[in-house]
Order: sequence, then C-alpha cells, then structure tokens
Amino acid sequence: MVKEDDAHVSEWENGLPTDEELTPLSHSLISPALASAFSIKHEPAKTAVDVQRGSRATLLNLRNHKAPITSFDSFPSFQGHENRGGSPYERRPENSYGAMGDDSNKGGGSSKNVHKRGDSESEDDDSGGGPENSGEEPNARTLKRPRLVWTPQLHKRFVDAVGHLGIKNAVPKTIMQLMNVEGLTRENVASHLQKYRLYLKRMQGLSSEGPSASDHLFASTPIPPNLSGPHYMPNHRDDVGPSPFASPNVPIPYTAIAPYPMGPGHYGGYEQYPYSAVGRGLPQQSPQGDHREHMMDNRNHQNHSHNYNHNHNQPSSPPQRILTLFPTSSH
DNA sequence: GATCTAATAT
DNA sequence: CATATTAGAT
Repeated sequence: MVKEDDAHVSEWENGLPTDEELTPLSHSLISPALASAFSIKHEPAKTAVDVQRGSRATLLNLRNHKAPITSFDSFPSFQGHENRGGSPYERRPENSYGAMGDDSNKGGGSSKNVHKRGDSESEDDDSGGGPENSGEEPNARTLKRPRLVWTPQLHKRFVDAVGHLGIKNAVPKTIMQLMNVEGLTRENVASHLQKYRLYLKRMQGLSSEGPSASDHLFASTPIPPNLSGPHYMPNHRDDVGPSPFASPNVPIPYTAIAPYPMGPGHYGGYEQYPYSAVGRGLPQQSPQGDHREHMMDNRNHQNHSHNYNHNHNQPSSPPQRILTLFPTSSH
C-alpha cells in the first residue's frame, strides 16, 4: 500500500520541472531583443535580495487571503546556500505557543517571529560549556530538537492522517509517515496522539457539547467520522480489515476533510506536498502553492539533513517531498 | 528489538 | 497547559 502511494507520488514528482527547467526568478522573462522590439524597458537583473523581497511580498499577499504564513525566516533562502542542514524549524519565542490561537486571524498576524540563529552568530551553542564537547557532533538524529509547536496546520495534517489510517493503523509511526513533515519525529506524534485521544474520549463523553475552552487546537480541526466511533480502542493488533471509512487502497484521496477549495496540484485534503527545498536547492514551487510549514526551531544542524523520517522502504524511492508547516493561527 | 501507550517529568 | 521523556507492555 505504501508502495503504491510512493509509486504515484513518484510519478507525479517526476513530472515536476527540475531546477534546470525552471526559469530562475532572477532571470528576466523577456529577452532583450523582444523587449526592445516592443519598447519594453528592460529591467536590471534581479538580485537574490530582490527575489526574496518579491517572494516576501507575494507571501504577504497570500497570507492576507487565507494562507497562514507567519514567517519568512524559515524559508530556505535562495541566497546563500542556506540550509545548514536542515529542517527549517521555526523557533518560537519561549512562551508564545498558544499565542494566536483560536479566534482570530487577527489580521495581520503580527508575525513577531523569531530570528533564525544565524549565520553570523556562529557557534556558541553548548550552554554550560562542559569540558568535553569534543565528542559530540550534533547529528540530525542525536540532536535534541526544540519543542515542537503544534500549529493548527500541523494538527490538521495530523488529524487528516489519523483519519485516513483507520484507528487501527493510526499509530505514531504510521501517522508520522503519512504526515510527512520534515523533522517531525515519532515521539512528537506519539505525544500529540496521546493528547488527541484524550480529547476524543472526553469529547465522546460529552456528546453534543462544544469543546471546552481549552480545546482550542483540537477544536480547530473537525474530527474525522471514523474516529468518532463509539470506542477508540487503540493498538489492537489484529488483522482487521481496513477501516470502512479510511480509503482502502487509494493513496491519499482524502477529500473528506477538505474545507478549502483546492487548486490543481493539490492533493486531496492535504495541503499538497511541496518539495522540500532542503537538500534540493529548489526554489519554492509556485509561491501560492506551498502552504506552510512547520515547527520548532532550528538550532544546530548537521547537514545530512534530509530523511529524518527513516523511510528505508522502497529501494528506488526518489527523494521525498516533505512538508513544512508554519506556525500561525487561523484556519 | 522496535514501537506503542500510559505515566510522569519539564 | 503543551510537549518531552521514561517505563512497562506487546
């Protein structure tokens, strides 16, 4: 099953233009000759900075529509080679998670977000300065990642995933794989799942009651039908057939929970699977497409980034597309 | 042994 | 309260 999914996705993926095929944003679309023929003023070549500024404007614009973008900081930048490794985590100021939660899409979303630890600042890192730090090379795996912030977007992915897999397959590992979010770990999912289950349980008890005030996050995403069943009995390792609700074979045909109209290139209920710019040097696909992104912060990272998700399956499996969600309120 | 879940810690 | 980490079970 997963293989099939991969096959489909790969197929789709292969259809995408490669770096070379894409016209760099910094490149003029009008040839000099053509330009002069029509008296079009030939604009000076854009610099990386211009491009970034442009992207930023576009993103801002999108955000005002519905796209919940909070920060540009975490976008892999075109300019440098960015990426030190990896996951474009979003670092949030210490107590800001609940931050803009529910209500609101406050307008502007004052993205008061963070600063990436940057290039300039360099290494500091180890707090305390233990004598021997010689041996520790923070490896993508070994590294302790900053706390994950479950943004509504991320949570939605989570719920979608759980909805697709039947309850029986909705276990951390599987969910994580389905979510396909760069940097997301099984533990992250497990922890969230635990809480989500609690929520579901609590919800069932008080049928027809609105979620309590503290359920903001969870209440923000509708509970898939197949999860609202009478009992949520997790982890029953039996060979039960696929959940009647979860689409059996189809890759990710999810449409059930898709509140928004989706353009081409969208994938079922999911926001679509943009390439991970990480490790590919890919400019963002169409800016409009990729929705957001992700989580925590990015502290040290060793390149070797990709593949936090150990997907050793599928020998010939091409690079995976990874989602990156931004923390933002709204939905 | 990997991974799940529940409990507990931060 | 939201997440992370640990412990015990499968």
